[in-house]
Amino acid sequence: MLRRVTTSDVAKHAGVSYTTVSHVINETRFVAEETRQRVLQAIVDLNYTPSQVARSLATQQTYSVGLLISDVGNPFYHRVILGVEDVALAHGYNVFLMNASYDLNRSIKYIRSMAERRVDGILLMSSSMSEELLAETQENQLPTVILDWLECSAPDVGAITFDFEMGIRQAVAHLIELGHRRFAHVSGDLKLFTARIRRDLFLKILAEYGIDPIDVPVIEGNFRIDGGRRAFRELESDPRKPTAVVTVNDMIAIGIILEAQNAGFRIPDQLSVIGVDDISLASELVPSLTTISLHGYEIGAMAMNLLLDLKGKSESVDTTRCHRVVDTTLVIRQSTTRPPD
Amino acid sequence: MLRRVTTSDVAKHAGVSYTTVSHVINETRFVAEETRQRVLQAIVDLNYTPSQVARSLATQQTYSVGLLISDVGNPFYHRVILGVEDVALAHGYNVFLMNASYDLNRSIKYIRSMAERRVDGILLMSSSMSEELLAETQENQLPTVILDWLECSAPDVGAITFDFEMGIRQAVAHLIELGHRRFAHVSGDLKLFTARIRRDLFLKILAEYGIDPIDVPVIEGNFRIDGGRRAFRELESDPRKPTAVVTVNDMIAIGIILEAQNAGFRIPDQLSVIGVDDISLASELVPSLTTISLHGYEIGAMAMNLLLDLKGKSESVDTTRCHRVVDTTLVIRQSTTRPPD
DNA sequence: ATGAAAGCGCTAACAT
DNA sequence: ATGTTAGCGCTTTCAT
Repeated sequence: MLRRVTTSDVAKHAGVSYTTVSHVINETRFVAEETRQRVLQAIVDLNYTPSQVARSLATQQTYSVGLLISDVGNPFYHRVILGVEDVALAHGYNVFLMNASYDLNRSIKYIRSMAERRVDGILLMSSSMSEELLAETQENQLPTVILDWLECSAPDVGAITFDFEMGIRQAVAHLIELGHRRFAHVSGDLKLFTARIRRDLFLKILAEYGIDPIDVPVIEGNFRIDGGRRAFRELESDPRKPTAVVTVNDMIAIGIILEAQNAGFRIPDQLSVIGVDDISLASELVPSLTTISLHGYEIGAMAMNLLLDLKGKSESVDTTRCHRVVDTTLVIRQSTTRPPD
Repeated sequence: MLRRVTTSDVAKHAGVSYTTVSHVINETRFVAEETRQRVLQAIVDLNYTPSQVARSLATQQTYSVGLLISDVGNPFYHRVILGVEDVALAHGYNVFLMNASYDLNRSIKYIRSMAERRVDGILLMSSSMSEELLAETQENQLPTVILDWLECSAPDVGAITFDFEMGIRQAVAHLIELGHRRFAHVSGDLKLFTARIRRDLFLKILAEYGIDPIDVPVIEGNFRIDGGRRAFRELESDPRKPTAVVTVNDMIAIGIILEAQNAGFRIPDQLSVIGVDDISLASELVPSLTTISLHGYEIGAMAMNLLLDLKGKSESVDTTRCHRVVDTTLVIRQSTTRPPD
């Protein structure tokens, strides 16, 4: 492998010291215009590419972060990733991808390698194992931002959570306004904290409209299409005959929609389904589908920004700023949803 | 920010020189067992984490690669990413994610930053702009592996392509065996090289079975569900009345299936649809769906391995090994597909 | 307005 | 069996 061009080569070619080359590149002190041009020309002539590795060693900053995702296949994360990357790129950062694959050992291995790489921070987008992973990032003194888990518990730890109340409230208001009175909820795995939160919020808000939780079927879904199908069949035979169902996952929503269509329902005119997130697939199936959007892109961007902020003010232990809440909002694509007569 | 523990700290703590520490860590020369233990203990005591940055600078190897993907959202790439990551992890590599977003400038910016980071190689999974990108990686002397594009054209460039003939041949044989005689093809954008290749292969193989291309409707799809829907409607009104349709994209397949079901067809009993890749979604809609699998995981793994190989034997210009072909194979989930009577 | 020199945390000859 | 020393390619303080 041929030797890479270095600062000294450029310096020699331009007839200056390599200090000057460094200053030209980083614009870190005044250099006479004429000298500057000579250096710039030398850089072009030699096709010089500065070494971020050497720079990192000297400055103790790598301008890289680690992004741990439980599953790249989860469509919600696409936006998140994009948001992270855009902000990272804009600030000269690059991101290491770490596919946790829901595997704790793998994740820990990953975090350790990030520590060795001296990344400037870690983004944990994997709520399921956050506790152990956070312990690991703390152990390794890595600034961390956690998605959808707890509030910041320690210095150098940021957190992003969702304001589900907002989206669900809008969804309920929307459905009530359309005339719906009989609701149902298809939840996620109720062993999960987040699933219970959403269910409780939904029931609480319905109660504000005078709807008794006892009249609201709650079905636990399995986050796949067939989970949604099964949920619909349960709802169909439910004596409470809901006309509007609020779900919590795109696959579930798709399953409900497909099974309902099979059963001869017109969606959304005869059954209103509200899914979570901007599930493009479900809305291709039913273009008028209304959803609660989690704003994945904004979340990613916000997380990366928070990480940058944490770094910036790491001396001033500004614990007040480390928790940020993201809106969830109703996306009404076409407001023709009415309860059946 | 508090100073990180270094080799010297460990050396001092263990009462040895830092050379010895280095050798203990890398197992790169013999160290007396007793000394070794002392060093190991010191590492634990001080919670020492070796700096990959310093190591990279000294060894001129970063053990990191860049993965440029046109679109993380494309489900085909999930497997590819996973394959890449697994092999990378197994060899102590980490991977930088680069979301091209189909943007050439962004991609080039990314490649340059990879060059500055001195990554050991680049994986280009973005056939649409490969030409320009390859020029850029060459310019920066980065070992490169390209997915689904051309054969290796230069030293330090590897290529992975698909053997579509294999999968399509199996698909046709399968359908013929079931008794189908009237076929159709829904292609990708025929401006794309790869789309034309697949169409031609399909028609060629049908011809081998005595089926004239003129009897085979070929419809250009738009890679989305509504493209598939439209394709089905065209096929429905086609006088050639195909009983089996081979598609080239998962979304198209889903669209065809949905629209066909709408029109009262039972899939696959009344219309056989063959999609490309292991489209889990389409097969959730129709569990018995038969597909041509592209083996995304294997491709990712193979690409990463090829990159590793390129590095290894970069002196011996072993141009014969730089192009690898991946099988495409038929995945028959349930062989009940018969042409309608 | 520019240069000299030390240092970032390692690796790897070269010694002993 | 272990220590000494010279880099790797930059940044940055201190001189001039």
